Amino acid sequence: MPAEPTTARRRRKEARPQELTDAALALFVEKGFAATRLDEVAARAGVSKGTLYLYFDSKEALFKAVIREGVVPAIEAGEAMLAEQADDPVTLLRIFLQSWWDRIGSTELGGIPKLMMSEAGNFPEVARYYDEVVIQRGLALLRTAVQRGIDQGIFRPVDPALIGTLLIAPLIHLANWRNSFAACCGNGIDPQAYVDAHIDLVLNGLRVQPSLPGAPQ
Amino acid sequence: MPAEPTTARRRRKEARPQELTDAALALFVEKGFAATRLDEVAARAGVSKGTLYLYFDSKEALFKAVIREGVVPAIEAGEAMLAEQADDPVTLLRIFLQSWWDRIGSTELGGIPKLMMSEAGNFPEVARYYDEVVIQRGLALLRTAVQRGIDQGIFRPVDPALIGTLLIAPLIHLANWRNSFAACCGNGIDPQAYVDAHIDLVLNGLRVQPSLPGAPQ
DNA sequence: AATTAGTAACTGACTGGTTAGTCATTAAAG
DNA sequence: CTTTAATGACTAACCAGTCAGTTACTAATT
Repeated sequence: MPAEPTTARRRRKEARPQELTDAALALFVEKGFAATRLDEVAARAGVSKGTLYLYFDSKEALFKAVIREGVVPAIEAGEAMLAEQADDPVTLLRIFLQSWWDRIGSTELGGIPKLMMSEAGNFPEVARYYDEVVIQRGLALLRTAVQRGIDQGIFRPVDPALIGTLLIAPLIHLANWRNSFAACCGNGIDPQAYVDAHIDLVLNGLRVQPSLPGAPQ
Repeated sequence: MPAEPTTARRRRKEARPQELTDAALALFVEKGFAATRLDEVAARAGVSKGTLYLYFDSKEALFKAVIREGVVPAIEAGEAMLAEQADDPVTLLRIFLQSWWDRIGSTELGGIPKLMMSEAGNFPEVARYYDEVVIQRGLALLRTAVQRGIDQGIFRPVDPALIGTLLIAPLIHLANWRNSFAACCGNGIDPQAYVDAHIDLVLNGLRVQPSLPGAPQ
């Protein structure tokens, strides 16, 4: 009974997984994992739900693949940043933060922090993987750059364990905003101006200068 | 047939809504809105699902109540901060950021930013309400404090439209971390040290000083 | 103090709609 | 003709929302 002659079918075994994870990423970020229907994911990828199950064992397996696929480019982008490294810690930090925004935050990948944060409680093993492979690694890069500046006497001796998170948090926040409130509450913030202002603020904050009266320590 | 004599029931009409929204907030933050079962919410509040429906018309109505109930204390906390205001913009910013962490970020309410961000796409009207009542209002407070410092010549002339978000983002990020990755990837970050380091960094960044060589503008 | 009547809070089995996951069938390609 | 990608109707489970029935409490009556 099933499967009357309907629409033309293409056969593209190689391209399917990417198409499906791309569609799934967009929908998971927009609506959340639990609220996303697999029929929707399949439709957005231009196939039927049955086809989805040819490539992924379960909805959970699809989620894991989405994170894994999204994380590989993030790592590669990180490597690329190091390749362009300058000796000057100021320039290095500038490049790192700006590149993170250009290559991750402002792209489709910018939805991954929101998705991973939302679902960390439901998929702790995936969260651990993401933490090890992306977060800790990215923080280490930032820490190294700042430490170099401290050693050169350019930066104040801030705590290396904290500074990485402080530097990336406003950029992640902007990416999260674009993938949540932006759709309904468009504040007219210009992303590039925001990134510039952030870099400007933290580089000034890191610079050696007379201590602020009333500041702790 | 139904309702054999089972456990003792208490009658507490006044306390129920709070108990239910408290339970719902905790579960919505932990698992997400769609993945939370109303039976769980009721059980956590110590009642049955039927009782939940005596106080809330639907799951969506419960969500809206959770946000509304969580937002009122946030506003009151904001008012309280203004009451303690100092003339000194530096002290004012210190108090504002530290108080936000103490009264919101580090409490149960600290889960609301994560929850609201995760569900903004599914509940745009609630997101708009939250944006107007909490976000824009809080940003205005920060903007005012910074503007005062600029007018007094203590702070550099940063863009007031951007600085509020830049100041609060790292604190929201910490709250989000505590409500997501912290459960599975406990990094040993001390929240108070983080807040101190953030305040220290941004106040230094805001201070008037010779411009950084190579900085834009 | 004990009995009864009335009422408001509460319960949990039930149902109707939804959706993750399956599989017999079909179309494309060699 | 065989193989493999793809389909979509199907089902088994799950869960939001309902409601007939039960319990706790109050107050009036004796």
